[in-house]
Amino acid sequence: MAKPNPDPIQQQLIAARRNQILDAATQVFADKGFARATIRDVATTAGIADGTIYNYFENKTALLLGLLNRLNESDLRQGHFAQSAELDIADFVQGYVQHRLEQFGPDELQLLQVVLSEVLINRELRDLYYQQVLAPTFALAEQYFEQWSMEGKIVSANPRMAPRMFAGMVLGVLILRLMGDRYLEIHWGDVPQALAAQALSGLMPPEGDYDATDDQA
Amino acid sequence: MAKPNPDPIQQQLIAARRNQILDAATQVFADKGFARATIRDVATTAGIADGTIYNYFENKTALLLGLLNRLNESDLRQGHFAQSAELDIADFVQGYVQHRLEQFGPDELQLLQVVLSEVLINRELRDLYYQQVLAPTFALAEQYFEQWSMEGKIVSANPRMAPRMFAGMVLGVLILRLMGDRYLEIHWGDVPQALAAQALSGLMPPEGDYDATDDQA
Amino acid sequence: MAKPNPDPIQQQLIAARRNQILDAATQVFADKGFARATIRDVATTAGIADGTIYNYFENKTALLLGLLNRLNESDLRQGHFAQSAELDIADFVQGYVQHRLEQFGPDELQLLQVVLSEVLINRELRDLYYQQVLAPTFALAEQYFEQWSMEGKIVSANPRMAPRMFAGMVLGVLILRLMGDRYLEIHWGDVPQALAAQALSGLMPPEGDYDATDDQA
Amino acid sequence: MAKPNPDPIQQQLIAARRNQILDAATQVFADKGFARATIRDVATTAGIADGTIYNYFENKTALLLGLLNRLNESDLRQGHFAQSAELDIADFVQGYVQHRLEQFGPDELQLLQVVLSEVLINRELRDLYYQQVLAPTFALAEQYFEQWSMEGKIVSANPRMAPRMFAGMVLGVLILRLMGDRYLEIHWGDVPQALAAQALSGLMPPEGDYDATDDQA
DNA sequence: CATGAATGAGGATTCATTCAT
DNA sequence: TATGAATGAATCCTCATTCAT
Repeated sequence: MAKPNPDPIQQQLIAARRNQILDAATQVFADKGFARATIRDVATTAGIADGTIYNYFENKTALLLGLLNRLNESDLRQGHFAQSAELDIADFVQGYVQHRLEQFGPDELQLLQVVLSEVLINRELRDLYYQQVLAPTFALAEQYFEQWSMEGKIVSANPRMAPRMFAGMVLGVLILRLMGDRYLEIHWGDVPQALAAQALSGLMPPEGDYDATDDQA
Repeated sequence: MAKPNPDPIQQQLIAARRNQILDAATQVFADKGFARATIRDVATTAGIADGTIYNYFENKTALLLGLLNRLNESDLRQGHFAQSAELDIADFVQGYVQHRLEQFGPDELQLLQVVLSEVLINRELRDLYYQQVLAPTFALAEQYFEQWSMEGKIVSANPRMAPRMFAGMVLGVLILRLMGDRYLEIHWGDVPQALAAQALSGLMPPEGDYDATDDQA
Repeated sequence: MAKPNPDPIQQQLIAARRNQILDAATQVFADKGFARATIRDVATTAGIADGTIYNYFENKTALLLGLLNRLNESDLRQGHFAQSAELDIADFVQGYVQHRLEQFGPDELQLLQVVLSEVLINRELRDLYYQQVLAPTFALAEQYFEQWSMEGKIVSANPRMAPRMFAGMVLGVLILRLMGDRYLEIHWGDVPQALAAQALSGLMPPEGDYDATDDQA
Repeated sequence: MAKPNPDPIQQQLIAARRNQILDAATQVFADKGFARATIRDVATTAGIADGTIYNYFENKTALLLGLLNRLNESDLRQGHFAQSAELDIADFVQGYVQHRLEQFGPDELQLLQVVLSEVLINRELRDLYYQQVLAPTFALAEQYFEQWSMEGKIVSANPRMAPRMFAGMVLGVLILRLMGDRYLEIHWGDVPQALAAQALSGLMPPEGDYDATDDQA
């Protein structure tokens, strides 16, 4: 109530402990799901006592929000959209997808797994996730698509639908992988390029002087 | 467990009661998630007593399996892939996507929501779902893609990757809708065509004589 | 939510079970105090399972409120004040005190013990108790004292202070007994008369030169 | 436990800290009750760290005993009984009651509240309190009443019952005030005299055969 | 001495499941 | 078959207490 604890070392210790706990929570929740996982599971995995968790998180739900925030930050950390709207679109999309998927290492996949599972059945969390992650992403993407569309760089008819299909594609493939598809797991390295190609094929105008525009129009 | 009860009327009554319970379970699980939902919730929603559920389902988990089967049947019911591999591919894809998405009315969306949420964090269920639903679908699709590819009808380099990206796209857009995206909700009617177009653009060979195979390699 | 359960037999069973639980709660709470007593203590004492208590009481606090109500009813059950304001005052006071104290058998003493202990440190319960028990009692008593005072039947100067000192006397002696005073415990039978005499002596006008020592003997 | 620390300044510091803690404990316990109050509550109120309390008190129960002792000392501090048994009884009683009640400022009321609440449900504490406070008081009082009675100064037949009724009266009125009676709170200044008068009326012999009935009637 | 993070035993409460009616 | 009261295992969370700093 009084001391905002400006001690930077304390701050770091606290942050470290919180991360330690969230790491454990990610593992445990991904394995058993949020509801079936017990605080004891998390504590044991983190190598601490049950009660200690409550020195760092209000309650079990706060752990989930902590994971949501992690996913959030992980998403924001690669806000490459803003970076380069002037690049060649093909390069941009390719780079973006590549980046986006590379971001999902094993840890982030687990994060997504946990959060997604809960988001699907928890309205509160869903709203939070949508407002914090999806809505801003779509809003930004719509701007770019609109601009590109106006500049004639892409032919996609609908600048609001396109980002959703694009995002859906990425999300869907991630989920198929999470659902245990062996092929995707093994060939995960090929996925970015394939995704980018698929996305681009729907966006790009036919290249060059051949007259095949009618296959889209 | 003892009497096989061959009475057809009894059978129907039992099936009806089971459906009544599964309907309630779908609603309740979709609202609160499987773990947070209680048997009492389901019973109350179904308008019966708690104990009655146990006359029709072994335990709570059996309800979930019941829902998985429903989703299964719902999937199989439209096994249109087999039907018409000789159609024009564009028509076929369009028809397939259309069918596939139309199948997901509000009830099926809830089913998907529940099952997906659990599948993400329940290895057992995940394996079941994968083996019962995804694997057969992919296996079949791979055959067709291979055939089409060999016949030169499509240019997609990889007949194993393509169905996964295709399925991912459909699944991803469904999930975005489940996550509360207003645009998709409102323009749900436009989604099938957009999806089909996007999918086709990546599959169809350029209709001109330019060599576009390299955008996949 | 739907059935108000008008079944009278059910009602009786429910009431009986509630009483069984409240009986146990009285004992346990009186022995260890509300906070130190566990639900398991109560359940064990009542000879039922822990969870069963929650079929009859919302939570632990509701048990306390149940006891408060019991004390309430026990108080109201002997609303003899109203009955006979026209009696000879001496008879009336004597009768009242007698009645009041006789009402406190072992069970009621325990009730008082528990409720009083909590009332002293629980504002909410205190307000409830004051409004439900004390305030009405005082309000009624004040009327009588006022009337008697106007009729010249008593000399007590203050019709608002008098009932409080009267009630305080009764309450105080009860508490001294609860605190383990052996003398009061052994001579509890003499208390009503002594109390009545003490009370009357402060109320009654001196009756001239009669020898009043014997009303103590 | 090892060094008796004869340093008088240290002693004072320790005493001061103990008092600081007991002050906090009084407030907190009065507000939430002993069991519901946490060591952290007390520490925070005292403006110190949790652990520090354990440098001055063995455990939480020791805090309660500390408060009991305080009440004890507060009681003993005004051992006026001994002082003046030869005064006029009326003066003495009046003085005693006055003193007794004036002793209960807000702090002492809180003390009483806490201790009383616990004493009612804690046999150990109850015995302690009875033996340390009530029993000696009664023993002393009984002597005086006996003496007065033998000297004919009072008519109360029973020198053992009388002090208990007397003490009960005082205690009871204090408790009614603690229970939130507004009238007593506001007119607390009038209470001593009223109490004394009530007490005296039961003790004093009729003032001879004077005929003063008409001044009331 | 003072601090407050860590501990883990303990307790209120929930809920899947059983079974007598 | 339907019911719903009873059960008690399981779990979240609190908090007195310890102890390294």
